[in-house]
Amino acid sequence: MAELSDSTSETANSNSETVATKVEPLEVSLSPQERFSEYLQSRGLRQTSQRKFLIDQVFSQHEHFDAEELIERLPRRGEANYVSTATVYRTLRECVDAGLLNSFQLDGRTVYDHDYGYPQHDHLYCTRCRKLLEFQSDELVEIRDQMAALHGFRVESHRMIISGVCRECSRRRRKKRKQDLV
Amino acid sequence: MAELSDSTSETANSNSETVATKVEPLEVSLSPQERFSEYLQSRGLRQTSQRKFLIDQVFSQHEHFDAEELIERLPRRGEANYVSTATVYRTLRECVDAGLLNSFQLDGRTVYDHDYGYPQHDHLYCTRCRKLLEFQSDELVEIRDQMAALHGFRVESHRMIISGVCRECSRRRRKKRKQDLV
DNA sequence: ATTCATGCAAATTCTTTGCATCAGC
DNA sequence: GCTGATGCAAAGAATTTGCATGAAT
Repeated sequence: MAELSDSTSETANSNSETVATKVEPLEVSLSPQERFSEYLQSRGLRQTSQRKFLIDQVFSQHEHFDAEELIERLPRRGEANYVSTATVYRTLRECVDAGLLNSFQLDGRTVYDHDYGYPQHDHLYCTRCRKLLEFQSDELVEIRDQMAALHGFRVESHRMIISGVCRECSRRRRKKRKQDLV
Repeated sequence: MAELSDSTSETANSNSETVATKVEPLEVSLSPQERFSEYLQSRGLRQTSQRKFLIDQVFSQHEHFDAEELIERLPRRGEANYVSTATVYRTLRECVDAGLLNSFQLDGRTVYDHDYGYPQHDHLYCTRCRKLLEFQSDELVEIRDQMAALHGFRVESHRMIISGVCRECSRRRRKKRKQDLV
């Protein structure tokens, strides 16, 4: 349903201070696969072919997805490497526990986001094409901590989503309006 | 399920700059009821006893709630002023359209928040007691606009939720730990 | 009179669970 | 071999929808 996220760099626009414009992979010592192994071992859980396969799939591309989308691109029942829906849901949850994925709710569905190997970031959500874009802001985190402190809150995490219309959709719309006038 | 929100003022804590500590009602010329009437009229929709009753209920206290909680405190089937689940859901949606309520997803449920008559604000969510606290930050809005501009986004709205542990729950926990040591 | 709104129950959607069987360790 | 993991189907939870009836304009 939702489209791939576009983490292409967007250089200076109207506003160009010292703000990060990209969310680039971090240097990490362990692969997601290895990291997951450690997690499993630490809890006495098992290394199964399904889990390995799913981690591979999930980290094969840096994009946001929901359970449905993941299942769609997985082998069907009867095919090699088939994994049942139940196991997909169970494994996604484990990925979140393991710190590999982050999850949040959007339009009623649960969206997953690579956590391991990527810096903390937030999202711009286009309500027209449903694309999710990432952004980073240290200032945002400062404000978060300030607000939390003010209310005696110990921060565990935060989630910010800016909804609106992306550049492409605005262009498309403008173009369409022009055409309509002709 | 979720508790009432506590919009009690929290004055200067560790961090006291010029930050708002309260989310107070705004002056509005129309009551929610009147505002909803206008919305209905403008769309040729009807003024029904169920709708009136629901608006009264929804605005009788400033708190966050979900459909289930609302339905729970409404008259049961057979009693006076009974409103069916379907109508509750339909009306909540209309309230959002009408700009009376805001809705967002939290822990899989849809939470509603008074929009009309209250200033824009964001939330602190206690993962222990599930309480929602409000905060306001103009700086946050500035950063939002800056980030949006940077990506060529036209902002429609945003949603920020800071999750963590509230003061009361921290206290409770600390107390419990002390007791455990005795 | 029209047409929209309501109540009801059934349908949806997304996700979780119970349980028999299977497979890591 | 023990115990956790999987697949399956069935159950759940939250919300929506189809439709006949009732009510607002």
